[in-house]
Amino acid sequence: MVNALPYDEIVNALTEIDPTLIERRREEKRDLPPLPGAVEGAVVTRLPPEPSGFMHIGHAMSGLVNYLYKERYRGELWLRFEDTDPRKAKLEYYENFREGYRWLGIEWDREKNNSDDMEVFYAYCKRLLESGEAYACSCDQPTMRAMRARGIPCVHRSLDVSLNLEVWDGMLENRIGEGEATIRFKGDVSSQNTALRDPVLFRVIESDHPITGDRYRVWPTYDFAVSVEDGICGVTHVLRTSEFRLRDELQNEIRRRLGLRNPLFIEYARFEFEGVPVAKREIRDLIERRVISGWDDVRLVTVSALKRRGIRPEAIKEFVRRYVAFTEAKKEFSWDLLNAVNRRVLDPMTPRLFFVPNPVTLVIRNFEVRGISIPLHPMERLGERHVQLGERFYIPGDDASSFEAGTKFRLKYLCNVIVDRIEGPTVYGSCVMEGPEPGIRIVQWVSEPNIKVRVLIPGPLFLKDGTFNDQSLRVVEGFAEPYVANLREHDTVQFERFGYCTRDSHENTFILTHE
RNA sequence: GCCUGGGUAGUAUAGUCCGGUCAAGUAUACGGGCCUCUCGAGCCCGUGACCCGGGUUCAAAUCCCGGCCCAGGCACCA
Repeated sequence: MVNALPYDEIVNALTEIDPTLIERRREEKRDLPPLPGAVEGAVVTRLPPEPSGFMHIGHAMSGLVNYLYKERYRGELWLRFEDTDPRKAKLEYYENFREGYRWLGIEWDREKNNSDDMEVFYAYCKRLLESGEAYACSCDQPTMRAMRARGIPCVHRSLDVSLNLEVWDGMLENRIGEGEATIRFKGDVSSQNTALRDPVLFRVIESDHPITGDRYRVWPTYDFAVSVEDGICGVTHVLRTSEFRLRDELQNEIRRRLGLRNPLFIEYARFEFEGVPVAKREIRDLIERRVISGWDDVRLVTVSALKRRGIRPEAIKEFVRRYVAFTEAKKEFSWDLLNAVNRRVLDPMTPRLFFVPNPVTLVIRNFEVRGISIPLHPMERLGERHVQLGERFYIPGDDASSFEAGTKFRLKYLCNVIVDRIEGPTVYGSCVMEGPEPGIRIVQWVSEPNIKVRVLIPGPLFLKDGTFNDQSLRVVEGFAEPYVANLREHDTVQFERFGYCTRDSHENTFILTHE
């Protein structure tokens, strides 16, 4: 009774009874915590994707975090492609990220590629070489690795500046080939932090780059490129996952020597989802073994897969606000959380339609109505659809299996039906033109004409114990009302008593978004 | 193996810096109820957690020590 009152009245009534109750009940509006050291109008964040694979939900969430903060503090956001490994960067991935960010509603203010700034990197490198803070090294890879592991310097470390510059020029002028020399940072060879043990800053890679082609062969490594770029872009806050933790010190030191300003780092554990691999390598392997269909397989959490599945960008944004925290504890989100947020987004804007899974034929003896109009949504004004009624009806097999002669049930919005008899797979009944009775089972139905559709039901690819889930993609077939022909790819509807479903690229295929 | 970080209900978290107001809050999930011509939404009620062991203290989720477990790093990848 009380619940039937408008919300305001409930609040008023409760306030009279006990004002503290309201305070306790009020839902905490969770949002991202304030950014340390943030100054209104002076926050600069960045999106630093490596264009070497498809964008997934981890990129999406990290991207949203950077975007949301720049919005909150009215700052600036960079989109900067970290493309300094020409062997890994591929043109198609640049656009895949741009598209993904756009789809999420992320607006960036400036864009560049690290590969645009090669001359800048070279200039900064020369400065380090001249001041003796970097040196040319011709150790082969295994040797360097072993010495770094043991924390001992190599002979090249103490060579003359002029010699270093000579090698550097040799690298730039193609006289030194791949693997023959590198430029190393003069750090601290015996530091506990292995990143500081004279890491490589530049190496020769004889491979074309998707953007610069064969113009450059001396490429900066990640640490150098990112340090310089974050410095010259004026980045104030670096929000990234914690695999970079041990590099903070190195990157700050590089910038310090170059006279560039250091940002503040906020690092957090990767965003993972239960039962779904995120590692490119693992996904590629599943694709090659034909376990999944591709990068947009609906069981995956790539942005294209989420889109296919019917996860709305607004939902991902809200999800980030509500559930992301910058803890370094391992996190593995459950689909329940994302689904719940997505459902709230979908609910008011999603048409309700009838889909009958595993249909059973229903023949009604005394039925004469030839058509009916049904609202597309129970509360919202989404309009209505007209449904033609033919000779036969179809109802879900699950419902029919519990019927027997004499059972009374209701065809939603239409009429009540009393089962006369069941013959094999067909139910025969008589209709009673009356309204719904309390407690009666209400069943969705489809008549003729109708459209045969199949619904893919994605589940976790891997079970808790790590084994492959052979039920990870189930298929349900049935009949849907003709209205589904109006739907386009990525349109989501709610099939009543079944779940929210999103139309896939093929017109008769839907994907179960969630219940 | 060596270095870093972590461990609050099934999940994600608040609280931990500055010990008491925390017999631990929120969301989701789950159970029950109300409402509804959906098994959806909404509303109400309920179940459910401070990794373990010591110590300090009048008092510890919060501080100290030890253990266990988890994640990340240890590339001429990012």
